[in-house]
Amino acid sequence: MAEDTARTPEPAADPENACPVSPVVDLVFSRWTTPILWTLHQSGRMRFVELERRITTITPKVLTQRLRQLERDGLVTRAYYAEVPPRVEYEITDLGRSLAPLFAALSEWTPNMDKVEQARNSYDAAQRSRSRRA
Amino acid sequence: MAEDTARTPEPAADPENACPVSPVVDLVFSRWTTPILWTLHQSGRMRFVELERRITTITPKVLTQRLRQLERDGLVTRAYYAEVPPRVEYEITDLGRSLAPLFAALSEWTPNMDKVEQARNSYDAAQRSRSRRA
DNA sequence: CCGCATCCTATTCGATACTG
DNA sequence: CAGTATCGAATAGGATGCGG
Repeated sequence: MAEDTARTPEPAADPENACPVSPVVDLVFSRWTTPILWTLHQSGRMRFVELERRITTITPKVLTQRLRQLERDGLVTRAYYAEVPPRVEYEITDLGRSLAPLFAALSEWTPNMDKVEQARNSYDAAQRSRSRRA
Repeated sequence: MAEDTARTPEPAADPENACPVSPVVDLVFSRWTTPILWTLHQSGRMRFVELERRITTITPKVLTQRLRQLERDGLVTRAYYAEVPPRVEYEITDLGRSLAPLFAALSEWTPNMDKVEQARNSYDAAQRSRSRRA
């Protein structure tokens, strides 16, 4: 049996009690899924190597894992062509495309990262001066 | 020194090349941050124990870690009152509140979890029949 | 080309016990 | 009450090598 299945982590329905959107978060924002969905959403149908090239730092193993998971969750489809050499193409599904408003909201918030950066600098500066006093 | 700092993981700016929203994802959707922000957003200013009670399965250690991180990122504020017993209150900032549209988009997508559930069942069923054939 | 298997490491998380 | 310190367990992720 494989080391990892295609299953999403399933945090035992834990944080759900305080936060009804946690299942969606686990689905869409577990590690690497966002870049994958984003790329397939922007650039359309694409083969394995192409995805690998675009998401430069991902390893093939992890890319396979995430793609299987996304396939199981119905967010992408996998098409296998038994040619030589073999070809596999991935494409985002309608369900995956329905995440577009979510991604748009995400995009619209990115300018605020500047403020986050400022907040971090302030916080770190305050921490440093506190260390000196201690 | 503490085991963990308040810093966000910083995935070496990795998936960013293929996906400009990755920094925001790391900020808002790292583990436990969504339930915390959600709770503070819904129910307002709140003390430590109260948060602990609402997010039932989180441990105080991890809750502290995440709150420090969110404070550093400028998404929540921490107010300490040197009384006996001591009191600490956390509150979401304006920057944190500006995430509201994002959370709304998330909420609106939750009905689609049914389709995800169906997709998983189909996938698992197909897997099982494939196993039998092998 | 695609991707699975195996081994191994690093990070993270939880459990527990203890302070101001 | 609001944390911190320390330890141990689980898990994700990387490296490498092989197979269809």
